[in-house]
Amino acid sequence: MFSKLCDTGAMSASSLRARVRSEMHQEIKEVARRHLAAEGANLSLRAVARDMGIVPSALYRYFPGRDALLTALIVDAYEGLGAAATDAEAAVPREDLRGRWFAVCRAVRSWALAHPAEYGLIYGNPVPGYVAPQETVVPAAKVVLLLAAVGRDIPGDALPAGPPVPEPVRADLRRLIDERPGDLPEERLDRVFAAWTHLFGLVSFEVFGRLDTIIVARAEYFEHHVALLADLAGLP
Amino acid sequence: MFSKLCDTGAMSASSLRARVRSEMHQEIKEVARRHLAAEGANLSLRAVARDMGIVPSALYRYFPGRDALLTALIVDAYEGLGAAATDAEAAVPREDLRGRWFAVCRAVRSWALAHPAEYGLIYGNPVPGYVAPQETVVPAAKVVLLLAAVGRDIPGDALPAGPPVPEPVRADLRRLIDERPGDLPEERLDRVFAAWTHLFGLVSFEVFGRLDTIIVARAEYFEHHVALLADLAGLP
DNA sequence: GGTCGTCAAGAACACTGTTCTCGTCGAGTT
DNA sequence: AACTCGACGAGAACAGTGTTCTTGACGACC
Repeated sequence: MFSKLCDTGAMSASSLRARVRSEMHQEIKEVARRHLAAEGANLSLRAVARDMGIVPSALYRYFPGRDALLTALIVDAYEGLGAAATDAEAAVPREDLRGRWFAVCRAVRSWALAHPAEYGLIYGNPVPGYVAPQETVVPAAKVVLLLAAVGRDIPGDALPAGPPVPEPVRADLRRLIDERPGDLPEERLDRVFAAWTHLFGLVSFEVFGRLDTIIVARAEYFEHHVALLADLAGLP
Repeated sequence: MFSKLCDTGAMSASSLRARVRSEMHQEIKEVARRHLAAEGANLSLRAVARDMGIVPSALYRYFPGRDALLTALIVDAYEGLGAAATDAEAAVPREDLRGRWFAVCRAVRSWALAHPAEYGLIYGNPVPGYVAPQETVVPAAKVVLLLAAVGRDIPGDALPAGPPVPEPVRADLRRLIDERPGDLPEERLDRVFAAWTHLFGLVSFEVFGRLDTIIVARAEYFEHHVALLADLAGLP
């Protein structure tokens, strides 16, 4: 029988089992995260098992294989980044549009700098045979949705001048707008996408060390370019 | 004695040896590139050796180890990308600034889409223990230097309005301008950097599959955003 | 109390990067 | 022309990896 379905009589014992199992899951991921931060993307199951004082094959009771563990870490990373951005944005008064915009961008940068290995896992090289499972697409879209939400709250249709959006791109944007309940104009969504791309370009360059020898005032550099993007997206 | 120092008498034989050795180098890298494209970042020396019909230890006659082979591939990738951008830009009349700008950006995208694994090698996750050797910094800077060269050729100091560049960032930009002979204004170099960041954000998103389900008109999307950036950088 | 599922251990397999030794063969020197 | 020395490739070996299978043991349920 499935222990999840057992009734309330022996529920406490069964849920204790489930709880210790869940804690084991968490501990494995925790140790794996430490190894990821120390060693980079090539995570060793045996090393994780060694750190936990168990034998490698014991890990297979909790994860079907290395890829599954990596997937779990990837999902956690997306959710961590999404949560950081969501919390930061939620702490700003709704009418302070520029404040919300900056809060999202700063949260992404801070989280990425605090968790470089996990950031690399989700925004770096896609791993070889790995295909993103369905459960990653929702958390992965969180940041751009937050930016789009700020863009939607901007009153009016005013935007800084720029080249017209070509029709095929317009069609893509229209489709995306129709899929979601939001109703922001296509031109503004286009600018939000530009900001989204630029934001992660900025963060990736910094996290991956590409600014190391050319920009030392990284925080100011980031703030300034986020301001540039906010203007481009039509924020007041 | 060092065969490189032998005089012209036996030079032909010696250079023949050197030539076959260099060809071996090239062939190893070629096979490794194929494996990289097929398998992703985890390159197997033994698989490369198997494909070449030699024993794994024989590879160590040509490369001190796996990291050295990877480094060689990275250097080649930087140089390939840089050469593609340079050639494309050189084919445009000097006075067609916008044409040169677009040529660089399109070349980067084309090269990246044609060599996704190598692009991932240089613009994705930095590999774990690997530190970029000195020989990579010059080819790595090629693209941004090309963009800066176009920016320098723009007559006048006119730029679309935007937030002021903060002083610490200004200092970084001033230092970079002083190091190189170019003399473009700091504000413009700042916009060039914005375009550089956005360009690679755009290309990385596309190559790494992040646009897969949201934008189908990728070429038009790219062109449009490059135009947006060209405007922002002050191109006429 | 008996039965069954879960857990950890251990051994095993195939694979990896790397090092070492050992013949072989060709070019340079005397 | 004989000798020497270097480069070359093969092969074995070592340590490490992901993964699978089997074997006991222990706790929860009928």
